Amino acid sequence: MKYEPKEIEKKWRDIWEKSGLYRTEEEDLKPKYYCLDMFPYPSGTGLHVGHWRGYVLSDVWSRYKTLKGFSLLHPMGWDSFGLPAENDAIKKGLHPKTNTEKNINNIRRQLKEIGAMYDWSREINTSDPGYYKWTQWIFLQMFKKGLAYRKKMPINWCPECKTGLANEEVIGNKCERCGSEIEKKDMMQWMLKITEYAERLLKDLDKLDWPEKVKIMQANWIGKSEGAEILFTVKSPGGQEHHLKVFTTRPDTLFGATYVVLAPEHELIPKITDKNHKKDVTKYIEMAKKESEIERTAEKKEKTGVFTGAYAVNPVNGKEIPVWVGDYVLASYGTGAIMCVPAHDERDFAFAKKFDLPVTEVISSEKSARDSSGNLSKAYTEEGIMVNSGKFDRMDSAKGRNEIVKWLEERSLAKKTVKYKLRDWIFSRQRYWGEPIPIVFCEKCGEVPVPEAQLPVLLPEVEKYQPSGTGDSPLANIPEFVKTDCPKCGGKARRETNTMPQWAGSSWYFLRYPSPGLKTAPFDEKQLSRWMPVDCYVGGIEHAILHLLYARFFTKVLFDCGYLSFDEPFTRLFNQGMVCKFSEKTKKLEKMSKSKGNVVSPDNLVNKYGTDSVRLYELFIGPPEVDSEWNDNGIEGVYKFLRRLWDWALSAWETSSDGTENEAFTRQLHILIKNITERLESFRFNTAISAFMEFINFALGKEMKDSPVKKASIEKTIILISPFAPHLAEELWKITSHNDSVFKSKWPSYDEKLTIFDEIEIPVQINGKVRCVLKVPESISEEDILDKALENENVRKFTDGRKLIKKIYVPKKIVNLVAK
RNA sequence: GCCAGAGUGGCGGAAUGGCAGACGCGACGGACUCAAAAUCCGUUGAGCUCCGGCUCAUAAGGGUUCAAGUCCCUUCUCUGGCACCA
Repeated sequence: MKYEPKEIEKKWRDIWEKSGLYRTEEEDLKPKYYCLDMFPYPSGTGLHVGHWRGYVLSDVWSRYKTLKGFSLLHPMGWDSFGLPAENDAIKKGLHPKTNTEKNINNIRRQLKEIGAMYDWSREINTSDPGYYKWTQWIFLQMFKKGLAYRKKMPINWCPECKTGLANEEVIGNKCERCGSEIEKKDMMQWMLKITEYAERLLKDLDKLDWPEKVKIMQANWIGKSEGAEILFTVKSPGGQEHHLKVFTTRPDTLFGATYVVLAPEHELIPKITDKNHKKDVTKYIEMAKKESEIERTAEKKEKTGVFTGAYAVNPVNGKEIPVWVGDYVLASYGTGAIMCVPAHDERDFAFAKKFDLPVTEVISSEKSARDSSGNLSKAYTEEGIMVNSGKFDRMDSAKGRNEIVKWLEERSLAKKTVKYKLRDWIFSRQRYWGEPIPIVFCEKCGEVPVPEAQLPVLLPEVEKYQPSGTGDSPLANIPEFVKTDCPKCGGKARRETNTMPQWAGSSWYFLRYPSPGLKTAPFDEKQLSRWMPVDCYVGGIEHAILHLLYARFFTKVLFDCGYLSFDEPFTRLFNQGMVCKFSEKTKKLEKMSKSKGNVVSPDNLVNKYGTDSVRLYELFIGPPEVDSEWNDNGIEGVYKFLRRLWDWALSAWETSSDGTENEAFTRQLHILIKNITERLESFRFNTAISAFMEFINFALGKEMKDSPVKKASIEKTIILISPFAPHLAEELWKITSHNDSVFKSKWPSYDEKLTIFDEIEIPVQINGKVRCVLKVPESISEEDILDKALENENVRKFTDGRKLIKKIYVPKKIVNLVAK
């Protein structure tokens, strides 16, 4: 019988679906395993071979875990709210709901082609009212805890998408989605206090089995820095004294502070600016406001600033130093004001050089870079010995750092402080296609949460949903939606018209799969405690910061509310590498994407070679965590392998015996079981397939000619290939007289003794170069093998007439003789 | 600039400090065929060879070691992240 993937694949997919083989077992004594794919947003373009990679990977892993005796939860759903879905709908002139449904049907069909074992009965959809009711519910819990609040904020405004974006959605001051340049716009925004969780989000990274790279990225994003707030005094023109707090991580350089710079937004500026400087300062502030962020932060931008005419007093030595305004100081970080130590900070150095401000060295080191006249040629920012620092002279800077703060703290002039770069999360969007924020504004009662019994606040079905562009959500134009009664006093009120960002629904969806249809609560606690946390989360590295940080934040909040018994959602994270291909458009190797014109559709390949071959090739292409270049040619190899495996299994079955088989074959089989098991466990899928190829090469090779093998051995082989090529394995399982599915069987075990050979080959080196290979019994003694090595003709060519200095035998590995 | 990660045949890629190049693609030679495709069998890092072997080779240079693709230092290149965060 010929291997006809097209026929058997379709057949088995239908059978699997009908029999409900991949339904998660509700009640089970087996250990649980929760394997989760990052759910896709239903784009209009469908899946390419790059998307397949992660799905194939998690499927192979899930099938393996099932065979290992785990009860498996492996669900799939749709992240269907948000900008991309809405933009796609606008482009096609369809309503987002209709368009989303269409896209979902298409992607579901494509996902099924992969032959993955999803439990489709648990499918969820973030834009379904039955789901977003609970997204709104979670928002209300945060509101009640004071974690959701409103604030007038200069937000990142994308003129193209006509919406505000979170900092995380801005890449190089451009919109992550459409690439247009971001403007600043002052608007009332809902914010989530993720900063309150900064320390826990940072600290708990330690407990996670995640790629180090992702942990580092999150840690950098949270950006913890320890330092001190130091109190300066500034005199206003009227003679009043004002306190000015600055934040620094280098209190040890305080004696070197020669000026102070305030962010243009700093509230003290109008109070302290001297008459003569008022005009310049006002002009500068206006300019700074107008300039877009990109101009302000452009690379290699010259420092700008202006003197206020005021002076601050350095608390440590009473020195009066000028107060400047400069836009290189950010209002949103620290205190919006800094003490400047040009000798030991690169930015301050550049500023001081430009405006000719004094440079005072207070950290001495041999490593300082100097020009010919002995002056610093650039800032020295590392540790050293303190100088020009009064009683702190000759102290180590690392120690002095603490000593100075201690000394100032005793005088209430400083405080040890920790700052984070992480900002609160801007949680509102001025768009239609998202979860309405469940708040009403009452003239009397102010912000009132919608009572839980009234959830969901339904997204009204409307004709016109395009963004208004004024900054208001399209919902603001729908009176039936806006006008409502205050839940508290019954008086006139209006609804919040902003919607939530796309990240909202995906921040908790993993909690919904264990009880996807539950009407009375977002999750069933019993089911949660059975399945959560997620044991293995598979997805792209592009979500390293945003999605994963938000999901962790939501989980911690719900934990604090007492709803969860765990405070980290994903125990293990696996990032599959991207699939790249040369792009004719950019003339570069790029990640597969429609815009780069370098996508490869799996359709033709599936048609020609079958799903199983494409699955294998996705894995064989390289290590799963590494990016790889797609090349259609390689698929021939895995296809040939599957066909050889098929042919071998069928013919071996025909001539099989119940009794004995070639011992060499038994050994190869046990080596195979060992290799596949170990390589699956360590996610080395590519070399697992290589090992299988070697096995089949052996099974079809000269040594095995006409030698019968045991039925049980063929069965084991079929089970071993089943996670990789499920359709082929299922068909072979059937042909070899099994009525139940191969996935109801058990992963084979191996005998360690059978993986070791009695005779082994030991290379013999002279001075590190191999001169011969000896075939010896595995248990040979050191003495015997060294004797044998020295007798060897080729070895003697190199040892005769020389003195043996050292003889090394690493048991079962190598002999090395050092001769002089 | 800072922080990660990577650099191995014509190509994708293998190698717990222990025979560098497994496995696959491609190429070449052969078998089968009227012929081609498919399939099967060989060869395939470079150079030399008295056909036994020998020399060189994992981005470049240095070091540790009996032994280095692997560990350490310096440099170069590429990819990703951050980027005036004091």
